[in-house]
Amino acid sequence: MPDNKSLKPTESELEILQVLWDKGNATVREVHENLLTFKDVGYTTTLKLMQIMNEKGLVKRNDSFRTHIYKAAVNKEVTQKYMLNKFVSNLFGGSSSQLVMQALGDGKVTPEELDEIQSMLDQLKKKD
Amino acid sequence: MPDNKSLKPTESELEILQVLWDKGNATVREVHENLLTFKDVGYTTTLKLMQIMNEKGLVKRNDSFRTHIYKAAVNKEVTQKYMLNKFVSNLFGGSSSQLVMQALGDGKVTPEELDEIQSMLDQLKKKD
DNA sequence: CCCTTTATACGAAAAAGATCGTAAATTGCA
DNA sequence: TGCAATTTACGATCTTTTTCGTATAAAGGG
Repeated sequence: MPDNKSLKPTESELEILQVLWDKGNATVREVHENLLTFKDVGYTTTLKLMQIMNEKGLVKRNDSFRTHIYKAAVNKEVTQKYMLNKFVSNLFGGSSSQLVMQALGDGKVTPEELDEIQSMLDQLKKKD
Repeated sequence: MPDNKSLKPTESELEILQVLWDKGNATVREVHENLLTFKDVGYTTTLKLMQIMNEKGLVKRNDSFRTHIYKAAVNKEVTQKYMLNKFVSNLFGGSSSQLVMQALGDGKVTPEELDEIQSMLDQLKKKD
């Protein structure tokens, strides 16, 4: 179980984590190229951020080679859950269902996804 | 429609907005008392924050009287939706359904709320 | 072998947020 | 009336986050 104290990524750190969760392993350059697709930022900024994240224990790196290889040190689902809890209490007074209702209302959910959610719902209903 | 630029409350500002959304109108002291129930903070800090929020247009105030009366200037649902979008793209790669699945999985949703969500789901399914 | 390219390290400063102390004004009650 | 309490205004500081410049080292092609 990762240290819970280290588990509060900032917004920029989250952007990097997303890339790492997606790629598994990546160099600073790879991460940086990815960030460039949606934001404007310097290479050394990305580098510094990843170094800090390494100190914090948010990522791990292999520095046996000149070009270091990074990967996420925090679990994606665990982090999402943690941040989600924070978000729900920050914006929805702690009510998950309020959030779900809002999220569903955004019109961006496909029929397939609706089915998936339905399955989840069915399962939850059984439990009572 | 409120200015979209002003629509990015910080965490502390969000705490204050929640109180205002709940109460409708409130003085600095009322908001502050409320904050004190879950965090430790000085009166002038709350005051300052609310003054800043006023400048940003996040709240409106009536200063005809010595004790100013504040109310939210941004709509609750609009703000939630805006922040939710940001959050979903920050943490769930833009997939609302992923977020919904996670949120449902937290085990904090009551049977009544499940029904409510079910209704919403039924409605969405019709639309296809 | 040298020069260009590509890395990392690191310090420092800019930017954004949060916190508080103090002053000044108003109010109301003793 | 005058004092204590309450309020707003405002500047200053502190902390956290983000950003980048510069130095230095390794690689590798010509």
